[in-house]
Amino acid sequence: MKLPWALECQLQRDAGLSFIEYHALARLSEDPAHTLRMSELAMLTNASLSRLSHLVKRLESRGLVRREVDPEDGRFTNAILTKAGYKLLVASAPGHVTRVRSLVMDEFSAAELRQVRQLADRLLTRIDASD
Amino acid sequence: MKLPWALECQLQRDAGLSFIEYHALARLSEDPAHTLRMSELAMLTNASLSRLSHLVKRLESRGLVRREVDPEDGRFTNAILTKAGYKLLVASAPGHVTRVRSLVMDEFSAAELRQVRQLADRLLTRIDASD
DNA sequence: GCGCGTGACTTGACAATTCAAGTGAGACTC
DNA sequence: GAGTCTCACTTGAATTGTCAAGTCACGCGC
Repeated sequence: MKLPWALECQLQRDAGLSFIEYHALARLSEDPAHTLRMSELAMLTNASLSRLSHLVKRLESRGLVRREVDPEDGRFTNAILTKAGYKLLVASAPGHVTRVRSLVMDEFSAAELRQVRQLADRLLTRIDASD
Repeated sequence: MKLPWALECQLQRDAGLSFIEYHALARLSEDPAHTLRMSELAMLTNASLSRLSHLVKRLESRGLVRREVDPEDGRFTNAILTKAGYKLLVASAPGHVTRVRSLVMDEFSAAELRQVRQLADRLLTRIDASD
């Protein structure tokens, strides 16, 4: 409960972004076209479609993202990272990464990190299987 | 991110309580007098005082908790678990415990659980130290 | 015993989230 | 080709959380 909160604080203070906003931008930036379907982005950020819709609307009003109906199939909506959104992400990523390092990576050895990851993966698998 | 959410769902569905509401009731029930200061309860539930104040007001309006000014010192407010609150907690605890077991405890061996705990403690210590 | 500061809440306005309906595009059926 | 289904969102209202003031009780110095 405390780790996400600690990261929230850092991001809010230094970049004016919430954790989920940051990750939405980050996920978009990882796509070659800086573009993802709303539903896919919702999956990737663990958000409901409704939550993402509101969130993207806010990001859009701040000029960080824009939306376009998929020209191939009018049922889909694409969220697209704008230049400004990309710039903000690039500007705020180092601070965020530093914070993650200092809170998590630096505490554990490489072997311990592998352990953490393995344990967490098992937990995640179990949770996902339990719906 | 997913574990708290999975627990939320179970509690909301089976007991009509959010995770934090459940834990507030649980913490109160652990005290011999079923009573805690607002500030102490806020600490124990990792909530801000403001959040707890709103939350307890809602619980109070549902008759699960009541508030009394500390007779010893008028600056403190005590939150007190009511009979109804205790009954609800007792009724919903087994389902919650079962869920926690099936998602977490059952996945890991005793030795692994000790490891998880040790790793998590180190993480928590580091986070708490970083304010 | 009168101000003054501090600490423990409480409150109200605002922002974010959820929930339940609504919309609208394509697929499928006949 | 008209009707129906499903899926991918979108929207609006109600709930919940946060932030910035406010309130109110006690302790302390003078």
